[in-house]
Amino acid sequence: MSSPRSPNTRPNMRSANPGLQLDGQLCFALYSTSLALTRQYKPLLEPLGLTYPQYLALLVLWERDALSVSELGQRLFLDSGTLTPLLKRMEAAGWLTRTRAVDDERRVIVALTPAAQALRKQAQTVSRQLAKSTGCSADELVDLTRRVQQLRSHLQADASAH
Amino acid sequence: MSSPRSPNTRPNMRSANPGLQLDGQLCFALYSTSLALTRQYKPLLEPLGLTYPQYLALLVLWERDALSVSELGQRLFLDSGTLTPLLKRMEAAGWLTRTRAVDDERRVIVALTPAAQALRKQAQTVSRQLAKSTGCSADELVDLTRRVQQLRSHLQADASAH
DNA sequence: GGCCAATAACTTGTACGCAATTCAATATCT
DNA sequence: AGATATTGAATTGCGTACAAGTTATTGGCC
Repeated sequence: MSSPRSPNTRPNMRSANPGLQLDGQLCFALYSTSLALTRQYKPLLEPLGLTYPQYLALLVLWERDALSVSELGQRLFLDSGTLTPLLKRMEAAGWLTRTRAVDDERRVIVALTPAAQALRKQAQTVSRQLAKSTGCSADELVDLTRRVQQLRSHLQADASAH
Repeated sequence: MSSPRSPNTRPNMRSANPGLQLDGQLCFALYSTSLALTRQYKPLLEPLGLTYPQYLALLVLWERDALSVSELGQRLFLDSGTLTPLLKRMEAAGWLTRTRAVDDERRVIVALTPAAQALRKQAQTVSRQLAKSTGCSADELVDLTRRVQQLRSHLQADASAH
């Protein structure tokens, strides 16, 4: 038998743990739900040969093609250390091209191939299937999205304020 | 100059993209906010020598010590493929011990060391600092947490239903 | 007891995230 | 122009996530 050392500390005894419980739950809820979403996307994206972060990059580029790595990074909140290998894999898979900008050779312009453009319609199916999995109404989705975005803004403002 | 291929497709032209916009935003909002939270935790946890997932494991074990790897995984929604190397690093750092259960030698029991027990108070400070960074009231935190948890439940139910 | 399916953890390989460093190209200053 | 600082990507190293496969232990079955 494995006897717990603290038998009186149960998961729902909130008052015993001021602080450790509450924020842990919000941060953990976001963390675990984000992972659960990625898992949900996986079987839908696998037939297309895409990972979820790669799909996010496509979402951005479908809206505005021919972005530099840093511009893409600003929209995805990711840096070049993450994006460079991801984009190289997508280039190898034939989804996009990476070419140095002629006016500034430091910048690398990422542009979609016709194959990636053609993928756009199938992605809408993925989108709809996932919306169903959430079990939320459209209004709930909008409201929840707005709140989470606001939280992200707060965190970034707080982070940039040192 | 890098001329966009689709100049009419702007980020806020929602009607042009039914579906691709809306759910992409909820999933992406959760994804990017979760990463932003991890970034926020990093400078607070670094002095303690912990990563965010390691901190999550401690949160669970502070509530109920001496869990098996799979029990810990059930609470964190992570599998042994993720946890085993994480726990080995935490063992090497002196936060916990990993011992085979005497009644069932397949199970590995994870138990905190006195050092990890002593860390509990400092973690409350981390907790409070992070709650401030969110810029949310206590009520907002509770409400948002509940909604995100509910979303996670829906996703898991949907996933287990094939 | 001996066979066999199930279970728990570990291992392997791939793909992120991200800090820190490096490198090339551009901008700035004098 | 020439030295210096800045910028944009790429690289390196570490720590997750996770699927797929392996190993060791257990529980059932005969």
